[in-house]
Amino acid sequence: MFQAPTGTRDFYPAELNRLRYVQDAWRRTSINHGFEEIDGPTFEHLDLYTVKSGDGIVSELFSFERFGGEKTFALRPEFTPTLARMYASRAASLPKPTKWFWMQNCYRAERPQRGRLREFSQWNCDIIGDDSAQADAECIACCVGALEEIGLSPNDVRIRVNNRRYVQNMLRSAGLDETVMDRGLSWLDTYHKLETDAFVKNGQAIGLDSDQAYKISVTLAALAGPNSKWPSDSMLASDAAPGREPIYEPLFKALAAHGLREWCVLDPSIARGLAYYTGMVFEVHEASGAERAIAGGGRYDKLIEMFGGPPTPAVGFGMGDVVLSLVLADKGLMPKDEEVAARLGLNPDALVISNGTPEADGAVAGVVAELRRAGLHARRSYKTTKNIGKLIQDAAKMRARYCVILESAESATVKDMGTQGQEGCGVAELAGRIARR
RNA sequence: GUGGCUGUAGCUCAGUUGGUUAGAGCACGAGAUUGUGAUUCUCGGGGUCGCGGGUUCGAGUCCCGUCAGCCACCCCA
Repeated sequence: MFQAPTGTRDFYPAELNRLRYVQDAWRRTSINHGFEEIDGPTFEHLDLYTVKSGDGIVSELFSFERFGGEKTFALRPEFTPTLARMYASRAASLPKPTKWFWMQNCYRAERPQRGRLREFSQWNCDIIGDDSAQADAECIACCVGALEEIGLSPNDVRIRVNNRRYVQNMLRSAGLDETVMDRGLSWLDTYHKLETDAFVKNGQAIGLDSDQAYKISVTLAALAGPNSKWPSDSMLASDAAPGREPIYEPLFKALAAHGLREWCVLDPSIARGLAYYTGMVFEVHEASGAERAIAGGGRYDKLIEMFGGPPTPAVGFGMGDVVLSLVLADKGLMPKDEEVAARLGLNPDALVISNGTPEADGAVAGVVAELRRAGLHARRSYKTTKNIGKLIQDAAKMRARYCVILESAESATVKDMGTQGQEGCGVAELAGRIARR
């Protein structure tokens, strides 16, 4: 027997329905928030990915050459480079802001773990051409909208928000050299997984003196991780004080305006690993810290330019299906298989069964065909039993709206599976009787 | 890529110090009660015990390798 390749999944009907359930929430939310769906190729030139992330990325990509060809390609590990490429090539004719969403599979050649596979479904939303804090908040609002749509509450998940410019200022005033700013951000990002001593020691390794590194760890201890919360009024007031660039104040004001106050906290240790984020950054985590990050994103104002477009501000986020599904399962929020199918509109309008007489048996196929021609989802039973009770049980299990019991070639009993009421009906009137009103 | 733990039916798991033809529940299918959704009973299909070697008269059980899953590192676009 062949096995599926490492880190990939087989989707049997129940599993695929669960994926669709998640994707439906993503799509509905995107559309309600005014985003338009786009897509690009599954694979790109390898260079598209190395431009942004350097050659180090190659070992984490599935790359290949066409037999006898010269170009090297790679399966997309993410969508942002494609998006930047697509935007850059039509930038002049696109509206500002442009709001795009995308929902397809990505491929990464990493070692799989819980919450991390080599092929997964990802959802991206991006607002391009708007550098305001309102756009930042609108982006987070869409992300939260999907979480809420799928049944998660502020008790279940936390949106950890930060701004790179703020912590860059903090690092600068602590004496960090501008040339190692990237390493400084990475250092902050490791705060939550290190003991204080190790954290301070690593801070010294990038050139901070131990007092300054320790001071930063004290600041983070008060504000980050489990202690992170919505910023106090006094903190926002001092952030917006005259003579300095306000960073947190406009962001949190915009988040509040979008009704996100109970979802979001300020966590200065969130820096994100990617080099290209320039301002607001955020991550979504399960509230108690279980599982990996559910989603992450931020502002990337230089990226479009890097891909050959005009200087264009942008903000966006990505969410994968893997961790989200684990969190839903952990919390008992993934409905049962039948319920998922029903919510996807996959339950039949009618199950047609026979009363067991040869005449009715012979009429089943024709009745099913007639109902389908009328645009209804009609099924027949494939069971051989003539036990009506068992067949009705079958109808209940597939959540059919009606069970049609053929009594003869012309007449039927129609049972409403919801109300349990039933009545006689001519075969010719069945489609009209069952049609959704 | 490095290290650790685990692999028995579709799922959850039994399987004695190595000993005949590897079991149960659920799920799936058929039948019984001659027509109404959670009942009961009977029967059935399904496993090269992840795969390959080795030790042994004999391996699901012990040893080695390999593959896969999980966990930590790495990375997290």
